[in-house]
Amino acid sequence: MMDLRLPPDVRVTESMREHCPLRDTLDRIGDRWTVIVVVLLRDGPRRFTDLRRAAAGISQRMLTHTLRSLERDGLLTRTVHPTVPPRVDYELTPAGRSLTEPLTALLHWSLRHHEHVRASRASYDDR
Amino acid sequence: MMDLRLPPDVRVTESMREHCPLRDTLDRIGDRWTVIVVVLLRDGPRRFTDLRRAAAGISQRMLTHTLRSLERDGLLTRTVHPTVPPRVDYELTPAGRSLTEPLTALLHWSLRHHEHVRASRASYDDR
DNA sequence: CCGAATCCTGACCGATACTG
DNA sequence: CAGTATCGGTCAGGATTCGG
Repeated sequence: MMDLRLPPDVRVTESMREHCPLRDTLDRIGDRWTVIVVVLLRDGPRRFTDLRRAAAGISQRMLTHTLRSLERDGLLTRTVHPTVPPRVDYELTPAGRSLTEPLTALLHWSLRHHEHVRASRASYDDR
Repeated sequence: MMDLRLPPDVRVTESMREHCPLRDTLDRIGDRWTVIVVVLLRDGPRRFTDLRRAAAGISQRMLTHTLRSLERDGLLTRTVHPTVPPRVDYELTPAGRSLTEPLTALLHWSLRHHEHVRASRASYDDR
């Protein structure tokens, strides 16, 4: 596991030594769409096409992939309604909802600092 | 910009409409090592080789790249000490330090939920 | 000790076409 | 409406080597 200088009250288990939890989590949410989808679901369940519209730029394939792997990890549930036409709802589990807290914090950081980063990047590139 | 259902007190500027800040931030920190490096620097400046040891598994090339792009974005400073052998310190700027708050929240989430995710993934894969 | 330059591979992901 | 299947390009990032 990474040397993260954890506070003393964190119990480091055996499995953490082999797979750094932070590394795992970053591999988990570090793809192009996972964070977006989780944030879009933070206010309640949404349908496939609704998510597709809200996550501007995502392809059908990537939305399916993203939702599947979130379901696999127990972060959301998939509910199929046997109607015509079909209707599928996606909703965060409690674990998934708990993830929205750090991600929302990250969203707020990005809103507050995105101008500073843009400016700093531009001035760096001038040289 | 992504339809993120922002709280009404957030002012959405023109530049945000063109470049979604969350998308930008995720592109920024979504690579394999940025978050790790920022977290490793949260308690103060560290040297190159020190970081290389702490970030288990990183290559020299990627550490250099990661540090450069963080410097470019104004999130850390690079200080070269003209000694023999050379010595270079990296330290977060105030903006960089402010980023450690959401990232530390993410670290804590990963420590708390990594077992749940592992278990859920395993049971999903059994079917 | 710190870093630049090259080469190279796998996977991420978009485009497109097709189903119940 | 909500997927699945297939193909292929691009690119992050690892390995290695060389320089100050």
